[in-house]
Amino acid sequence: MELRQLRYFVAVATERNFSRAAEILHIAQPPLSRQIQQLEEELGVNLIDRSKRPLSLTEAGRFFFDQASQIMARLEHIRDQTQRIGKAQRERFVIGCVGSTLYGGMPDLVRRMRQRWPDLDIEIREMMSTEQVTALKERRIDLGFGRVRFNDREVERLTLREERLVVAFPKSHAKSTAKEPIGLCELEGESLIIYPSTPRPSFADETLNLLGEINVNPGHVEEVREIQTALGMVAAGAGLCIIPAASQRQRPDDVCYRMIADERATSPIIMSYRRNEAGGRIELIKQIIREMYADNPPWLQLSNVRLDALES
Amino acid sequence: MELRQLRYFVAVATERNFSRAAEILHIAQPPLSRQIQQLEEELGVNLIDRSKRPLSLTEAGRFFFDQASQIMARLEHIRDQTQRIGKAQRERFVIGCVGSTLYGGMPDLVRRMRQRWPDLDIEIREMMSTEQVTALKERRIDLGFGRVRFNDREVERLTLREERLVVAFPKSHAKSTAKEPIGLCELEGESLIIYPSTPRPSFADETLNLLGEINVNPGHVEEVREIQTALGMVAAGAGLCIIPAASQRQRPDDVCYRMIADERATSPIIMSYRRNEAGGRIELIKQIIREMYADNPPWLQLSNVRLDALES
DNA sequence: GAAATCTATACCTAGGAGGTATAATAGGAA
DNA sequence: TTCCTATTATACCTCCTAGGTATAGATTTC
Repeated sequence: MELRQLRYFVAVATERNFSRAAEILHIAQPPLSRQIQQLEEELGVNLIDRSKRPLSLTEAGRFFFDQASQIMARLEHIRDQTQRIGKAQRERFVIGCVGSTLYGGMPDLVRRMRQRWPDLDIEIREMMSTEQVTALKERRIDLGFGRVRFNDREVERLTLREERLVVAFPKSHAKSTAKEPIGLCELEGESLIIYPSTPRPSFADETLNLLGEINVNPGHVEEVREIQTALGMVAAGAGLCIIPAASQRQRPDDVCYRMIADERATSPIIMSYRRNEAGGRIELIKQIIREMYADNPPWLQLSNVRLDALES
Repeated sequence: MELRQLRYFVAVATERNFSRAAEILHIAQPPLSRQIQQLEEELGVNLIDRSKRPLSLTEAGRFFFDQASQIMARLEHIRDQTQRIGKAQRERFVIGCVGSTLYGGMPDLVRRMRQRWPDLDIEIREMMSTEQVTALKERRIDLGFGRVRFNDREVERLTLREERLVVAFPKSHAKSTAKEPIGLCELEGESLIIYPSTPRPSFADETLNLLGEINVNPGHVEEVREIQTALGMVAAGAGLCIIPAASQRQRPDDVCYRMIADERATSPIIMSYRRNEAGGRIELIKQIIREMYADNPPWLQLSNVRLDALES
């Protein structure tokens, strides 16, 4: 698959006419036909229905067209951005984090970092905990905030706090109205929705481990890709879902939340970074986080803080 | 820019060594060097700092590496998906919608559509109102739900309802505690945050028009890309923001909402589709929407319904 | 400072992208 | 149907350029 083929296919799909597309691309029509043929051959799928005029796209072609257009627009953007960064020569600092931290301390941390280092371009990129390890090693990010423990020689990790977990109930559920914390054993036999489905290991596995350790068997278990989908399914009555406490700010209208009684039912917030990193900005960031925790912000309410980890 | 160059650059960036990368790519080292040089030349930016070993990436290179890796992974995914769709030969129906409709009737509509047409693959794609027009014409989507009125010969549009607007206040704001609706004139001189910044025209312009028509001048006006950012800035005390009523389910903890008193302060929900579309699924979808509105669901509470539009 | 390791330059070869001419096919008019 | 037009596919040729080899130049290490 070559970019040229994407470019050509988008032109043909837009024009629904090989000859006109060839004109626009400033090439002759036969090479254009051949490139499209090669693309279809490589994919093993017909993208264009040539049996009648004007041409139409097959379902696969329609999908490919949509995606190819997006890719091309994105590449255009990447080129511009790269040039801009190359010219500006400003230092960049990229933070990778799981979505739930955006409901916690992330926004404030970034705000404080921007204040401290006005000349630093700080970027946030949402990614799963496991992705953060490779992203750190490949230097795509400089700092990660995740929820899954892992070990890697090149990456140092630090548990900042343990966040309490809550159960999400559909409004219609019998147990949804009670206000007091719920025992994990009450989940026996309930349909459960877990996330994310990929990549493993993930928070989905932590959820299953949590129940497995105390021998509670949920009924039907369904895996979905992300928390939004999971809560949507809870709202639709498809089952219950266990999430970190801070995430219960989502969908307050159609989902009820109850804290889990067991104090050990927690999920950690883990900060990770490259070992032996030059520059030493990491130590200063730890200092900033210590200050933040000392202010006792609202998102910290439902956590067992482990500030000791920062005292190194 | 060619895909080959991205592939090569990712290999070099990962290995931090041209010779080893060349081995992995099964090519000789000199052609690899040349391809990277050409890439850098086209971008007009140095991506790799060659002045010392082991090689390191420049800031621009680091950014490009990150993006290029993502593009390649995405292309892989697109190839698989295209093949899967090509083999399955199932019909697809793609809906484009602005984010706020996901807090309204969209989820239920899709649920009902899946029920009605079990063999149809229904997909949802978030996109701005203006993007929907070109996406419809290029057949990337089959149905759009947006908020901005536009005219296009090939696209038919239908206003489903007019949703009331609310003002988002930071918790600290003097006017945030009152429960009764607020008059638009009270916004005189207040800092305002509007969204989305691109593409124009958008809800951001509607907001400004609304105030302009009654001669109310906000103080400082800031444009941000999306509603999440806008509400984040409201929470941080940077100003007020006008949003559709259904979106006030977001961030209930750190943002206060007050309905706007003026009954004409509304934003429409507009359904759009290709004129003269064969298949006639659109008429059946209108029927489904009529049924949904008849059930008077919670997200409909704050709207002036215009069911008459559906009676055609 | 010499050896080792690695990248850049010079030059050559061949695979394939693009061009031209033309055959095959679809769609419309009589 | 049959002819005519518009459009795409096939055959074949040319030439650009990606990739190969040899080697010079640069950087690191001992």
